[in-house]
Amino acid sequence: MEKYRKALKENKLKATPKRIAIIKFFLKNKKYASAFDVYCHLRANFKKIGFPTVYRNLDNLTKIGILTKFELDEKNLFYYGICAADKGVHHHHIICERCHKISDFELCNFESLKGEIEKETGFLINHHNLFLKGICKLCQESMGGER
Amino acid sequence: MEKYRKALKENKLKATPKRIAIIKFFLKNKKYASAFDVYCHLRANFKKIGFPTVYRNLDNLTKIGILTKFELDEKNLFYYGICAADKGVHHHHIICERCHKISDFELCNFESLKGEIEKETGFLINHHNLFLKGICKLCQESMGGER
DNA sequence: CTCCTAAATGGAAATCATTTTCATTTATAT
DNA sequence: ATATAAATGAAAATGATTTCCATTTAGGAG
Repeated sequence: MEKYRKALKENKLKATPKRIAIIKFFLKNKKYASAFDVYCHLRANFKKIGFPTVYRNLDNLTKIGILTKFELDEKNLFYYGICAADKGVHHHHIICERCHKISDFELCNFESLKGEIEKETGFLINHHNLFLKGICKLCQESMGGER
Repeated sequence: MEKYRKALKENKLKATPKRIAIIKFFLKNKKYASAFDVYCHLRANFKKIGFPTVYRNLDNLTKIGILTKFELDEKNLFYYGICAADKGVHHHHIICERCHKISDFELCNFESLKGEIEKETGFLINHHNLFLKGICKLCQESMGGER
């Protein structure tokens, strides 16, 4: 948690109770959640809580690299998850389609592909994003052989 | 164009003038566009045109693999682009950040990474998506050495 | 510890892309 | 030419997200 307080301070964001609660919420279950999910969680712990606060904070935390934001199913709904990787470290995310856990991994061989793709497409590549979906270890185990 | 008419028929979608116009619109400029962009284009060519028709058709065409849908800037706005690859062929997309051209490429070495990531994360990977942004050949040329 | 100020917050209303509903029109198989 | 399932448009609904603004609060300075 200290790590996050520090990150907030470095980015001139106050460590408000709600911000801390949001971070803890994600840290605790490691699952991705929608703004509405977060709102519901906070509503259970604070007398007052408004949607603007939820959205603003999710955005703030995403901007400073504590959370990651992504869109699923092309359903016009965004999800957020805790970003385990340290800020600035190149990494990608993988989500569990069953329990919605979100994990980071740094393994990425894109650089070795980059040149070839640039040759094939004629593009000069500036950014790449690899997004994975699968089944996490725990879910694999709990599912046993079935599926 | 015949190719697209055939694809429509195979998917039990009628070759309505507006559908054809949408496909032609994307084929012509090869750039990605929002539903609103498409709406504006159609409005210039048809007396009557409604948003529902635009959205429904963009979705239909995406479903049968003629278009590809994606989200940019996490701004809650979706874009569509023509998908050059044949349906079923594994491929990814790259967009030009300058002119918004969208291209396909089949080069993908993900399989060679898959095992390693599965070992590192414990996940069983079901889907992967590689999304690239860069500058296309024409824009590179038109920009000259600058930038 | 108290003050001060910029930052954060909540409620209400606004925004705005997208979707639903439903009556009318149209593409196309027969 | 016709029958019919599919497509369409207008209007209204939806629903996630954002704006506005008055009030509250975190946290550094003194």
